[in-house]
Amino acid sequence: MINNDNKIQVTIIEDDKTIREGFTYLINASPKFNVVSSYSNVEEALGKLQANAPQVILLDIELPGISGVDAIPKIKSLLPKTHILMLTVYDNEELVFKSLSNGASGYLTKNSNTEKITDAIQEVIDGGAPMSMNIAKIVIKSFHKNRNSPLTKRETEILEQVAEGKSRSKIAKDLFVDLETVKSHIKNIYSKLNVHSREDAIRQAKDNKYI
Amino acid sequence: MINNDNKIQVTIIEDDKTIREGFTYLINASPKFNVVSSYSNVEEALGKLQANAPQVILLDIELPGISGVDAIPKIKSLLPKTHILMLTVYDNEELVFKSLSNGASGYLTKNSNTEKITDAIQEVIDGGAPMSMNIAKIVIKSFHKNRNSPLTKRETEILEQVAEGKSRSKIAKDLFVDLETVKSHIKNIYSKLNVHSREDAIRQAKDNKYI
DNA sequence: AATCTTATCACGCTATAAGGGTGATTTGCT
DNA sequence: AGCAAATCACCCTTATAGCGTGATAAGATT
Repeated sequence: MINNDNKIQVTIIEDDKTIREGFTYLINASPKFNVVSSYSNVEEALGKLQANAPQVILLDIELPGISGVDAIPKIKSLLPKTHILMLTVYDNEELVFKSLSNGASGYLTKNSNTEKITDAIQEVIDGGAPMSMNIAKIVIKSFHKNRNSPLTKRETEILEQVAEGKSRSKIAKDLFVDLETVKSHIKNIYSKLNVHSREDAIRQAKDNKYI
Repeated sequence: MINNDNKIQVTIIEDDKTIREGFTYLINASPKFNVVSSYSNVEEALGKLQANAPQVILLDIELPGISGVDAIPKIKSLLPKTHILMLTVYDNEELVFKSLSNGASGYLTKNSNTEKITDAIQEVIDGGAPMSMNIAKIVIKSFHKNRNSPLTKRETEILEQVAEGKSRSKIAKDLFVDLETVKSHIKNIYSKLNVHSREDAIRQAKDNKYI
């Protein structure tokens, strides 16, 4: 019997049998990794995961029943130290960000070759965050602000503070200007963004990445 | 004379002469890239950049005078299509996120070898977002929510809406509950977070990644 | 020189929103 | 049976939000 004790233990949760078995084969072919278990759905996995206690879980982002995205917090509460790598076919922005805020550590595309798969697993083990070029691009782009904002520097500054939940008078204090000045700026902001409330101003500004 | 016309044009802005010249040498050694210009400071670069119009700029994140971070929007307004790769020595979280929101496309550590440098340049040209393992980790971690939030699901939901600038009555409408219910939840949230205002609640929650 | 933009401040007005106190009910989970 | 979570009720006071209208000074732009 081969000794798997000092290998990195991996679990796969993926409903497509071909991919599940393909990945298992490719990963087991590496001397450093061992697939301890694989499941076709989250429900079954949750019941049995603690017995395996893998260091890394490859989790399909879209699964019937409990989705991969929703499975992340459930898995994390059972195995807090386990790294979760999402398996994706195409890049769905919304699912990517939901997975991230739920606690995923990285992404692996389903058409990856052996090297990419093992590299990614090794990278999460080393504390990294492996992802495809496309995912990295989406993530980085989410930080970029719009350089064509209609708002002036001061207006942007004030709207950012509005979005932090500050009252107009608190903003005035913090910026060392009069309350009337802040009111005036906010009036101009509303007019430029064509809105009539804090809520709408914040939404507009965030949607357009003005703030 | 060597024909550089169909090579990818690169500019370097970096105050350390050794690194500037080292990178220039390494990049020029590749048949695909050509360093058209290099500057030791942003001020000089801004005046001359448009004459070169490089596709990629390697920009030191920390520079005397105008910093690399602050240079990004200025460069982008001169050359909107140019990709900016930040040069870093160590990973300063704040500078990383500021660079990103200002429009940087990726990161390159100063101790990179030729392959990493040319790979990164090629990757931004291809629309990607190259970065070191550490930077990727920092970026991904910034999305992760705290799984030990003292707030219940409903409380988290409501606080998220408060952070969107919604009034209590708007939240009540959107959640199909009574205003009194929302007030009650917010009271509980304030009590759990030990705060007495929207502003403080939002700050607390964001700092601890409860929302 | 004339104009525009930006940031600043003033005053008046009305509705409501925010924060706090205290307490009750119901549902679901353990 | 007990507890946490979510719901709703009624009381209270002060501050806030949003709107209208207008002024002023400094800087940039044309």
